[in-house]
Amino acid sequence: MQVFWRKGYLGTSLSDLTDAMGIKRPSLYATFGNKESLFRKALDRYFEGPSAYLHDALQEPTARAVVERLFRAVIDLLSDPQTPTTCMWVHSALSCGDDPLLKEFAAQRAVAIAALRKRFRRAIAEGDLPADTDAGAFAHYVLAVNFGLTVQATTGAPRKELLRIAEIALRAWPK
Amino acid sequence: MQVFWRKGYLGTSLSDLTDAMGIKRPSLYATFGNKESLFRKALDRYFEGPSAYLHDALQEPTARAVVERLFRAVIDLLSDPQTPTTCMWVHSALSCGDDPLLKEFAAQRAVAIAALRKRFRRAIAEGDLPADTDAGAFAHYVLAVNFGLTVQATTGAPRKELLRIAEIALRAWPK
DNA sequence: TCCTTTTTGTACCTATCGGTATAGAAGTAA
DNA sequence: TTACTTCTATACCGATAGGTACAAAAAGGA
Repeated sequence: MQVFWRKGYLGTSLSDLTDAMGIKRPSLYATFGNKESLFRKALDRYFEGPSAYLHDALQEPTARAVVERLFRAVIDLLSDPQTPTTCMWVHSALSCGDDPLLKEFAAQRAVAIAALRKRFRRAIAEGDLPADTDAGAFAHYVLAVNFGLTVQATTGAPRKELLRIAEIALRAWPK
Repeated sequence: MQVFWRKGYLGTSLSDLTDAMGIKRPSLYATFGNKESLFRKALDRYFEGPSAYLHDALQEPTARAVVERLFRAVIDLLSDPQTPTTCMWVHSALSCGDDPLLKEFAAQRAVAIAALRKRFRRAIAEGDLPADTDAGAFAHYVLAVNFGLTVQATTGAPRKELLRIAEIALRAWPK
């Protein structure tokens, strides 16, 4: 996971992976199938570990708290010196070539959108967001800001700049 | 340019390039140097052509018009059926591996930020934006939305969704 | 026309890519 | 010990990566 995260899908070679794991190539194939299926397993771990902040943030009591925690969590992750300065999902989605992985990235994006939309609809029902809020569009916006922060960080933006971006992004709050 | 745009830097092979150009490999090397320097030239063309909308948008008379036109232009580009559904710069920046290109992407991002910041400072001086606006932070935000739209489009978001994202993003306008 | 310069195409280089056949090493059960 | 299974390591596969040497061909100048 660390290797794919740091180097992207195309940028990661079999030798990179076996070196990092300290195993030989046949062991890798016996255990994980091929590069593509190993990547899938690594991405699952990413979702359950470093990227679990999305699911966690949805548990917050208000929509505002959900989004604030989401932005803060992604910025914490992007500026963690222990991990690559990028999002493994974004990094991989843009470096997977013509692979069949492309369709899966689209599906995973749709899952994230659906989870956010559902949470915002609940907020509307609870009077937490205005009744005329477009939950789907706002979900897309929140995810887009998340992606924007990622590309900014990947190309060198420091933590302080990311925090200010998130602060401004919150001003687009439905009212 | 078309090939690098569609396939990213790592995803593009020498054969992809020579096939697309209808020339043989030695001609490519004689004319463009190596893959990396050809990519630089292609990226220059991208900035002067498809991506010139940034520079063009800065000419608008008000800050609001600048940003509205910027968002509209990037969405038009991303949803143009004649061209790849992504931004060549973002696509390449996230699929360039450990290449020395990485530093250049950071520098190019800084150039875009600086141009936007300068334009917003002018707007502040003209009373077009509130005096306490943080021009640098807002420039970062605008570029982040641009990036966010790009990743959304690359992973399958249709034009209509992009337009709604931009609409919401404009609500964060300084006031 | 002849010669020179430039361009082009064939063929090849080494390194590495993702992926695998196969045999030795190590552990288990009787 | 014996027989069997599981794991690991060496060595290799064809394909392709980025990059070049070199000769044929074409173009230009006198």
